[in-house]
Amino acid sequence: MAKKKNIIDAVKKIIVRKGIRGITADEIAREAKVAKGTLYLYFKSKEDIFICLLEDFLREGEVLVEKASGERAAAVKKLGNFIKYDLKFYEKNVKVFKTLGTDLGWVSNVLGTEKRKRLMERHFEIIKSVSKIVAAAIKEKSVRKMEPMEGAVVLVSIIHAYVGMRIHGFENTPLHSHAGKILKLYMAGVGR
Amino acid sequence: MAKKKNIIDAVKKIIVRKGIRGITADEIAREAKVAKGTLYLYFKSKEDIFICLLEDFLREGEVLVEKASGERAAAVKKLGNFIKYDLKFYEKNVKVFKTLGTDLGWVSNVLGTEKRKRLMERHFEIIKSVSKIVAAAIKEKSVRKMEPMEGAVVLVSIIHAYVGMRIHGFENTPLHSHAGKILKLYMAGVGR
Amino acid sequence: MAKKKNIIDAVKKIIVRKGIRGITADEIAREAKVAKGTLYLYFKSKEDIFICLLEDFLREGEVLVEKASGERAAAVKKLGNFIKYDLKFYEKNVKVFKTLGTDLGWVSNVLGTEKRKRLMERHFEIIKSVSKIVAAAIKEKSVRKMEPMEGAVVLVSIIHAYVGMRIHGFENTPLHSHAGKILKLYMAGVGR
Amino acid sequence: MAKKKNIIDAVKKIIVRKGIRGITADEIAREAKVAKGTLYLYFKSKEDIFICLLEDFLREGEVLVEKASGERAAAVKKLGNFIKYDLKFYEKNVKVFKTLGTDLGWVSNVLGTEKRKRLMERHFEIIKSVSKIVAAAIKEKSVRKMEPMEGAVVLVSIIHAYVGMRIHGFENTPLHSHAGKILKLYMAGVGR
DNA sequence: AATGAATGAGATTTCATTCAT
DNA sequence: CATGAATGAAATCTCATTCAT
Repeated sequence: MAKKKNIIDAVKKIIVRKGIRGITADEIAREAKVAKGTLYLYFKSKEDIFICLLEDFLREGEVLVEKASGERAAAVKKLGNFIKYDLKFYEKNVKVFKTLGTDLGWVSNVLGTEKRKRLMERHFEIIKSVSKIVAAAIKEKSVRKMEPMEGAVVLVSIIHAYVGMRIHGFENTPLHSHAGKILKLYMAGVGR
Repeated sequence: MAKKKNIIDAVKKIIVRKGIRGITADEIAREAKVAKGTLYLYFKSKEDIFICLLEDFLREGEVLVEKASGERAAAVKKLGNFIKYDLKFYEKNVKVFKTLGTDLGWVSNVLGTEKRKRLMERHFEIIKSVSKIVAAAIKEKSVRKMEPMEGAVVLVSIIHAYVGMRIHGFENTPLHSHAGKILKLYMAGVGR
Repeated sequence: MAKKKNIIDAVKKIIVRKGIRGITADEIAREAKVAKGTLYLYFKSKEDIFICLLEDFLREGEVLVEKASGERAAAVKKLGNFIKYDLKFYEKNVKVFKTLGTDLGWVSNVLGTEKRKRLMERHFEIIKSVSKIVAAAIKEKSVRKMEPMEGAVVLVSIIHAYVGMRIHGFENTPLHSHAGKILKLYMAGVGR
Repeated sequence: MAKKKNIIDAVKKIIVRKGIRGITADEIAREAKVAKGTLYLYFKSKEDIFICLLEDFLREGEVLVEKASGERAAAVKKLGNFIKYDLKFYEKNVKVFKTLGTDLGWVSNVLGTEKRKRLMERHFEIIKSVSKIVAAAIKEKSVRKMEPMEGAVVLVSIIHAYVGMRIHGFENTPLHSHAGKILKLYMAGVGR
């Protein structure tokens, strides 16, 4: 449904412009060029709009990790690709994440506790998928023995570190150009 | 002023109980056992209460990085200590961060854009302080040549990774018991 | 817009009943039989409602002085007619003015200083229009040489004197029956 | 009691500065350099302060009309003196009346209806006193036969007309310099 | 399906007044 | 007498949601 997308896009634009706080139904309707009542034809509530927006991002995340997992390659190569895909995803939405923050789990602070939990869990699922690649890498002996989930969380955090630098303007080069460096950092650390 | 602390503490308790969203002035007053009007005797607005709360955390962060910096030791040792202090800080407030998230910058999503900027900047200052230790480590040749800020952001992200695991219940051991592991991870990565 | 008028009328009724002080938004909404929120659909603020009410009166005043000015007659005749029209205006709204007072400028004491200034100025414009008729009367030699504005202010004050008497119950006859007397008083004073 | 006067004076200063609307107890206490609680040692309520302020003015008015009445002179002479005294009174307090308006009766719009009535009545008493002089003037045949109260109200209105011009800056000469003109206007009107 | 006027619960904030010190 | 921290009732205004058209 095109209208639904219009509305979500309108919210994104508003978020880019003024952050997520204090967005009103009026504002969304105006930006989406629909009547206020129309919002409620496509969404149960205003909160529901935010949830859909976040779920869209989560879906993209799921797709991207599946893509990396599904490839026929060494686990380390898969990790490298995941990094690249993830960075591309963030780069594409950099303006939104600039006001939203990178950690979809925490973003949901603006939501009620119940809804939030559901989003958080979905978010963990993605990390769990990453952990499976890590587990494979351990099996392949390219990564040392460790709790795979731990390895996944650390990897995602390092990626977020670079997204954060990009977002806050420490870095202006496109994010995915850092993919190789991130993988190396992850594998070998900062020591010499 | 004791009342001021009471109020901040009341807010923390409420955050632990139900997250930061939808906290009302009534609720804070009730929890702090003061009249609603009293809130406005000590704070300019409800938002101001949140800001003070976050600033308290930032202040703790500043202190802790200064402490690590100020020690007479090798830079790598200082980094290790910073990790330890930071983990202790998060451990102490683990319940609050459970609903608040670790990244104080983004938490401020609930605030107006202006105030938020100020908090974010203060947050960066802390990372900048960490970057100075990293720079020292580079000079001491224990860390390879790299942008020190980059090294600092990555370190902080890895710490957050562990805090996140603790918060979400993947891990139940006290956070600072991971300090050594984190330093090792940071220095040598996950590879074998 | 009918609702807007309803609201203004509701305020008038309340003013008649209990004066202008301490009128609440709740009260207006109840009297106008609309929801409280509806007030803010038609007016920016509660103060804005009062301003509109006063502006309505000012508009009536403007119309009435224009009417007198525009007539084809000797200036003194025009002054007589202005007196008559003005008295009719006050008579029509006598209940409201009973609690509001006659001097719209001062009524605005209940408003913020900025808005008040604008209303005052508009009020002066009306007197300025009267002064033009006085100037014409001076030219026609029916009024002796004097500052026309002075003549206008005095005339308006005398009119207010009679409105005041009517309002306070010294006088119960309809105001406009005094028109001739007022003109005579204005022209010839109280001496013999 | 000196404190009481301090407080009243503080209110006057505030009125001069920002009008009568929105004056808070805090503000009065600050301006009077006493604690907020002290206000309630000398006045029953905030409203009571305003009432005292207005009553002070009324008292001055009473005194001044008594003075004029009590003089040994022709009634017309007494009226002239009343005009002069009244103008001096307004001149002395011109800054306050600039924001308060001249008609003490209406000023009390900011007060509750009961208190207001009492002030209004006291205000009428003054006019009644003037009317006695007018009555005398009628007896002395210097004023034509008329309802003395009517004559008094008209006189007072004309005085107010000049005060108004002074207040609004049409006139900058001291008010009492107009006394003669006003008497003449009152006695002989504006006609030639 | 779409609209947008109307709603009213509920949130924030103010401020006159009290009272323990 | 004097203070000023604390109170809490009450006021303004917002905004998600509904529903008749």
